[in-house]
Amino acid sequence: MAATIFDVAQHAGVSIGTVSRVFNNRDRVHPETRERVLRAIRELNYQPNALARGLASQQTDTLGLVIPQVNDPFFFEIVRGVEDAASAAGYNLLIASQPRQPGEHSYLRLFHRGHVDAMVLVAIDVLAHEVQAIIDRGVPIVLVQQDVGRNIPTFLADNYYGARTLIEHLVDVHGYRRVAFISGTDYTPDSRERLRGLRDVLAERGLDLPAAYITHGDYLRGSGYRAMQKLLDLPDRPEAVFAANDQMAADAIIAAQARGLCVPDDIAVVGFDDVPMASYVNPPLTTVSQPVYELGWQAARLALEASREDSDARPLSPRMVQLPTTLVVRHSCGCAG
Amino acid sequence: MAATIFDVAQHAGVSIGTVSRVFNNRDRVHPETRERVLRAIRELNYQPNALARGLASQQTDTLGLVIPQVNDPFFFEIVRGVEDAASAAGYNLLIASQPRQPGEHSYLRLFHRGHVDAMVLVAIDVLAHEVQAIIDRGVPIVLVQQDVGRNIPTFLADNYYGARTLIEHLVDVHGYRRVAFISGTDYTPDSRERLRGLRDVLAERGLDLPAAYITHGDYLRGSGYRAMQKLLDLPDRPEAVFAANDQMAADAIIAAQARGLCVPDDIAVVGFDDVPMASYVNPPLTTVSQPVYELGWQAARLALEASREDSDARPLSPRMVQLPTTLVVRHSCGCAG
DNA sequence: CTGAAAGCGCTTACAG
DNA sequence: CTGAAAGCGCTTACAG
Repeated sequence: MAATIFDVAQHAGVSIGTVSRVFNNRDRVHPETRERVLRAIRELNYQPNALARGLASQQTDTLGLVIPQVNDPFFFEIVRGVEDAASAAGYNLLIASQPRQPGEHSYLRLFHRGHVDAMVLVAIDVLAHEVQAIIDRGVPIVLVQQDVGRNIPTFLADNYYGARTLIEHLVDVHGYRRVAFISGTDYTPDSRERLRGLRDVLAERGLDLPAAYITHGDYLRGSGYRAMQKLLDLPDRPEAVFAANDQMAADAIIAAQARGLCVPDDIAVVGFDDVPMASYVNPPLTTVSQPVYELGWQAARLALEASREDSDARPLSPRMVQLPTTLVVRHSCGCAG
Repeated sequence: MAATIFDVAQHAGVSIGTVSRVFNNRDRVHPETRERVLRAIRELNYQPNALARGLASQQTDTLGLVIPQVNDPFFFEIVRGVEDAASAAGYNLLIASQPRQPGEHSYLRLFHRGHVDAMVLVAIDVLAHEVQAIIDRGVPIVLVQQDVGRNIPTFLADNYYGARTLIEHLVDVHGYRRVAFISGTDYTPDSRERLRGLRDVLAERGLDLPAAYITHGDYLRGSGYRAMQKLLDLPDRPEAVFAANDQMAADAIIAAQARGLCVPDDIAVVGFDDVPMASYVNPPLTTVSQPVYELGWQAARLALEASREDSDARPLSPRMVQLPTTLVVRHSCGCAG
């Protein structure tokens, strides 16, 4: 159906080797021959078959990306960063999302098979040895927002620092002393790091963080509402609540308002992520902006770079990179509208 | 590095043909031989090379997806639908997003090259003849949210009906007579269809739609604010404003509030899409929910199905499918909180 | 500067 | 039931 390299060669009266050389701009080719080949390519609208090319050259010019199933605008930004880095380097992007069935890690096998030159795994609940198995096959892997604690390059937002800045604002600027926490999924390090930031800032100022002030959410819609209800039932109600992401913060605000409380006058609420929704919530959320696009971009760059090195002489890439976060002050913390 | 079919064959003491038969479950194979081969596959952790397989079988088990560059939660849902359909069918998903430079349609060429068995194009500003060129090479294409007016299968949300339901609610339930419009990108049919819905409902009731009531936005952040300002400057201010998507509706509300107006008491505002943000806006948005996930899912199914048919005897697939929308009534229309 | 040929790792008629 | 071999469409030493 589509023209092959043989058709072009015949049409131009040369061998397929010459066509390949012209197309890939390698070796010297007589200008006149080149012209003839280029014309044939144009006339037949020749596009080399990517599979044949990949098989012959042992390189696919494709980057693999695995993201969680969750529909989070957050991940979409990462995808954009990865996509931009890939296409800037002339690479394709093969995407898979984590299947719902845990354990059914077929998406990893999918990438075993010579389909990609490198991979980026975003916040995926992977097993370290599975990742290692792929690396051992010569496919470099870079992790984003998930550290499996092996010698695998990892890109993270600086959750600890971000949380610190946020809590320092609550405590030092607004003078709140009783600050509570709504956690995200507890198995991911980001939630733990954010809690650590809260804990340390309070401790440094001699403030207490009672166990009852630490409630558990899962980052998803609904969980912030329930957690907030528990906090509001407490005899010693907190003055401010730090939700581990914006979605839960938005739900927490609604829970407070449902009880007739005013945010931030009766109780302040802050979030994390600065998703698009954050500025439309009422009151607009004070939160922490993560370098999401940048995370994807840099991770992809490193993965691509690693795939281009000689597998023997691969230089040492950074084990972990933390990108800085930014405090975004709006009104839910108590700052003036 | 990774084991090939030759390694497995040697290890099991058979020919590569037999290994292939066992792996793909085709033809009869002696149970004992099969056992031996399976053991070898297990022991060597064999994964067939996808490129070689694709080249030999002329089928890649990969679906291509092209989406716009815009970061819209909307598109993410479509991607999820497509992804689910693909992985349910055992297909990979190759994603590209439209480059910023218009005209630089490299993403289409990317898919020419035998990398995918079928393609789904979402709301992409493609040229009909480019799409046709790919189809002519034997790669079926399905369009989502964009109708190029050729004989190419297209999936759309029923924008016209959705807008009608919304406007009927404004006019018949709330009794508004002066309803204005903030358009999306004018070159996409969805914005035009939504306007048509507005126009028809008003006309059927003998209500006027002055030219000044039709303002222009681009679906993106900021444009709703500016359009709303124009509407509020009008001597004969509208009682209700229909923004062609939720993002612009949210911005329109903020523009009204910045003038000291109360939404919906002084002026009602409604949107379209029902993005996650819609329920957190103040007041919560009355809007129209689109079957976004479903759109992606069904489009992918059709594309995959088409790729499996004999290219000669391909049966007639539907030219256009409109999926129904749902009215979501919240408070920005004037309904009670 | 260019051609002939091996090879990438599979699938699939074709024999037997 | 199984093996030998052609073929998928390229790249890339190797000669010349």
